[in-house]
Amino acid sequence: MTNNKIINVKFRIWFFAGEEKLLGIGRVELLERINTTGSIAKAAKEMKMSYRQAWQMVNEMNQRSAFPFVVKHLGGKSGGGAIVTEAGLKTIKAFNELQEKIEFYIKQEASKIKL
Amino acid sequence: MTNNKIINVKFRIWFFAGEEKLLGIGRVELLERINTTGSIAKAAKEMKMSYRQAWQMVNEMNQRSAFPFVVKHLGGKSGGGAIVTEAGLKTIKAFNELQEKIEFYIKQEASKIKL
DNA sequence: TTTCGATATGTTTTGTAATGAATAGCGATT
DNA sequence: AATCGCTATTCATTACAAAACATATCGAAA
Repeated sequence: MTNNKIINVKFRIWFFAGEEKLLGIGRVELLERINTTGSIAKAAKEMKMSYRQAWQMVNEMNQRSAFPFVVKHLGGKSGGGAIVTEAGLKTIKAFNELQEKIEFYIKQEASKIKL
Repeated sequence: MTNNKIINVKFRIWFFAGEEKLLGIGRVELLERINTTGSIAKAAKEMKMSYRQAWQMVNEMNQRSAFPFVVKHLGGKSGGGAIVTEAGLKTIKAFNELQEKIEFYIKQEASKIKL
């Protein structure tokens, strides 16, 4: 009565500021795209989400974090844009590094499982 | 410009059978309660979910796993019930053990993060 | 001072997931 | 063969989240 089917383990992590959810993989990707495109609107379009939703995510992160992750710069011929702050960049870097470590760790441990 | 706010890391894991989600913490708890109460109906009531939903979860797990996690036993004065199989017990044990290990690992790694 | 695209925000619509109610079938025990 | 409550399943309803739409505001650059 031994189950020989391979069990695949998946996981997700989230960063919390106290008890408030700060970000997960989705918001990290959003920040990364804001960083490369220079605007919330373009990042949202790339991810096929509404600007409204993207903006709400950014706003929530900014309010919950001790330092904002994204700041706007309005005006100019291009109409303006948004840039990811140093605090934002550090956070997504820490998130990605931790996630990679955990992925590696889980792969090790999961391979030991015998059902 | 250093963020001294403490970042709290939370996580969840899931077991997959191939690409199909098998179970997460919620279904593990459901299985544990089925195991102690001897019925899906009682387990559902304890968790304040509808019998319908609980049954659907059990059914999905049974179909996706190589071996069913729960088997029914109808009839008797008590009307019948359900029991968790050996395969089910082994799976929830493996899940809980892996989860504990990861929790410990993340605590270690998260404490190193400086933002 | 006009223009531009981006930010910022409210309102409405839609889609889908969760819930609730209702009921048929089961079968060991008595 | 009557009983019990638990499994199994359908259908209607509700609730909530996501999407769609609409629009006001901003301000550097031309």
